Order: sequence, then C-alpha cells, then structure tokens
Amino acid sequence: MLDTPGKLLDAAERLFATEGFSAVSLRQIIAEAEVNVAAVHYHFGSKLELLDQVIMRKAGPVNKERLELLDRAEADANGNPEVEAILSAFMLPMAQTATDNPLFPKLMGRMQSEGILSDVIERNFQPVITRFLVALRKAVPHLPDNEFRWRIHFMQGAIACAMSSEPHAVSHPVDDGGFRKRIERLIVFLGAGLRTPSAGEKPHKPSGKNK
Amino acid sequence: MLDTPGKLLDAAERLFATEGFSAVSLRQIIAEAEVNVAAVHYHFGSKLELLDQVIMRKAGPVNKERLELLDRAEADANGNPEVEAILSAFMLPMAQTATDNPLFPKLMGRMQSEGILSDVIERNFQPVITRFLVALRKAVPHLPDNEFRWRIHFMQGAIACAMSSEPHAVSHPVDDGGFRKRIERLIVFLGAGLRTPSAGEKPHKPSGKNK
DNA sequence: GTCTATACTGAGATAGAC
DNA sequence: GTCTATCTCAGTATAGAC
Repeated sequence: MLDTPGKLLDAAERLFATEGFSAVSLRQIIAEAEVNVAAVHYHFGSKLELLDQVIMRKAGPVNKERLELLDRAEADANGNPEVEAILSAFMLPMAQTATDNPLFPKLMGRMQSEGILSDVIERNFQPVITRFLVALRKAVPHLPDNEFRWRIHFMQGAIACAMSSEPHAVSHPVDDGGFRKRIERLIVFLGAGLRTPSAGEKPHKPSGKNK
Repeated sequence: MLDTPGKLLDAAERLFATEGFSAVSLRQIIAEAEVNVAAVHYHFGSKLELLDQVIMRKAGPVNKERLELLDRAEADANGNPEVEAILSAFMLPMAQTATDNPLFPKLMGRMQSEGILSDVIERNFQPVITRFLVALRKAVPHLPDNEFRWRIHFMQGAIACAMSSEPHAVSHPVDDGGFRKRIERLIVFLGAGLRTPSAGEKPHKPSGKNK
C-alpha cells in the first residue's frame, strides 16, 4: 500500500477532479484515503496546499514536454511556427496524460474554472505560459497588442471549458473521437479565432489605412 | 431606505460579483445589509436561492432584449443572420446593462465559472439559449453536428472568461474601449472560431470527400 | 407577517498526548 | 508520525417576540 501522503494525493485528485475543490470536504478525502483528519494538515498544511501538491505532481512532466514540443515546432518552422502548431505543443502533452489519467485535465479545467490555481501554482506555470505567449505573439504579428491580450484571455476560458468537459454543458457535446479529437477541435477553433484580423483591419494586407 | 429583501439582494450582488459565491459568507452579506442572520433564510430559503434571486432580478430584462434583438437580426437578414449578428444580439444587452451596473456581467461570469448557476436559473435561461443555438446552427450549416456542439462549449468558456474579466489573468488585457469594445473583440474572435471549416473540411466548397 | 436570538451540524484548522 | 480533542466559523433551522 501507499504511504499516507500518497494515499491523500490520490484520493484528493480523484475527488477534486470529479466534484470540484470547494464541493469536497477534507473529511471526504481522509475517509477515502483511510487516514486521520489531522494528516492533511500535518503533511500538507492546508486544503489548498494539498491541491497544490496534487497538481504539481502531474503538471511538472506535462510542462516539460510542452516546452520540448514547442522547441521542436520552432525548429521545424525556422523559428516561426503557425498558431496551430504552437497550440498543439501546448495541448498534446495534456492529451497524452489524459489517456493514462483522464482525471488530470479534468482537474486542471475545474481548478481554472473555480479560480483557485493558487499563487504557488501560477509561479510554477509562469515560465511555460510566458514562453508560449511569446511564440503566439510572433505568430500573429498583425494584431494590436491589446487585441492580442484579450484573445489570449478568451482562449483561456475556452481551454478551461474544454478540459473540464461536461460540468454545466448547454450544448451536450459528445466525446466521439476521445480526448485527442476534442483537442484537435479546440485547436481549429482557437487557431481561427486568434489569427483572424481585428476589427477594422484589412484581411490579408496590412495596408496601413491610418489609425 | 430599502426593505430587507432589497438590501440583501444589493449586498449579495455586490459581494458575489467581486468575491465569488463560495468565498462570501452569509454573515458578510447580512452585515453589509445590516439585517439579521435569519433574514436570508426567511426571505429566500438559502444562500443558493438568494443567488437565484440576485441573478433573476437582472437577467429577465436582459434576456428579453436578447430575444428582441435576435428577432430583429433575423428580420433584417431574411431569416439567415450572420454568426456575428447573432452573437451581437446575445451580448449587446449585457453591454448596455454593464454601463449602468458593471457588477452584473462580472457576476454572471463568476457564477458560470464557479459552475453554480443552479437548475432554477438554467431553466430560466433555457428558452433564450435554445433559441440562439438554433439560430447559430443555421448560420454555420457546413459544420458536423458534434463539431458544432463542441464549439458552442468552447464559446461558453470564452464568454465566461470575458465577462468576469480580471480574475486569474495571465495576459493582463486592458479595458481600453470599455465593456462594449471588449464585447466587440469577443464577437470577432468567436465569429472566426465558429465559422471556420472543421478539420478535413474544404475551405469553401463542401465537396463530399468521402465520410 | 417580520424580525431577533439562539441552537444545530459540519467545515477547516490547531494543540498536545502518545 | 499519528491520533484525539477542541476551536472557530460556515450554512441552516427554529422558537418566539413584536
């Protein structure tokens, strides 16, 4: 059997991913892990730090592979990969993780939605995020800077929704091609949204029609 | 001064929108509204039903106007409005509300993100949602049905993120042109994402290249 | 019909015995 | 390292004053 922290991490991962963070009580987690109430605070400090560890445990390898894929995409495209290639580099590691562990992307989506990716996490993700933002910025140079920022913001929401999949679905999509297929759909959608000219911009030629 | 339910609704709206639903306690709300703890239970039944009323109070008029704008858009386009026109009909009433009451779109975004738009609310919104889904479906007839469903799902996430604006921003967008401008950006982004051909689909001619 | 006071249950967190 | 007991504060419920 696993040790106490391991049992707690497993139980927490499962419950957080399926029920959400605030909906799950520490009592549920410790019951599932078959340990004592105080174990969480002894090993992790708080419910939120437990979540941190749950995420970190899986996020490290995913982020590492994201960067490697982005490196390769940039090498393949002489430093200027297409939007879709960049998005693929970001998403594919998630898809691969999802085949082993379908709970992890669900968890990430849920936590993003609940707005509780704590500071610790944000710091852990920041190198990856800024790296991808720079790459995306280069891929859509025609966009005004603030337009770009807003589109990234919109994209974030779409990604979170795509990951957690079913929570408050109004459209009831069906996962016919598996998680991988879902991500391909998302990339097509986001790629088109990101690369489209901003309002008032000429479709293909940036013919500086004043400001 | 307002009556007790009115004071509670105002306080709850402000706090829910700025702090989130689960982050705000009933004690905070009743303190702000300067009423007794039991008032919430007496007038509304529970914290969740209080939220219901907070939303319903503002959502009714917004939804009504949404349907009117959609009717007009369909009339103007002989029954086949463009994607962007449909999205405008959905979003503009929010933008107008936002000028009087910036808290309401923020609240809607937050609640959507937290996944606690309760069943009562969902039932209240459903007529509007299905009406818009039908219109959008007609505007992108080239998409396979499941592709369409997924894109709506992605769109939902982007809208929620756009509404609540700043919570967990990694891109730090600036609201230069006001809420109205933000919505215009969103429509351009979503319009491009929705209308783009699905993977394996020919750009402009649906030349049935096998299944 | 309304509001106040107060009690109940269950949450997260902590101190200290073992 | 682990467990018991306990603290504080959340949402909820009820009894009874006005």
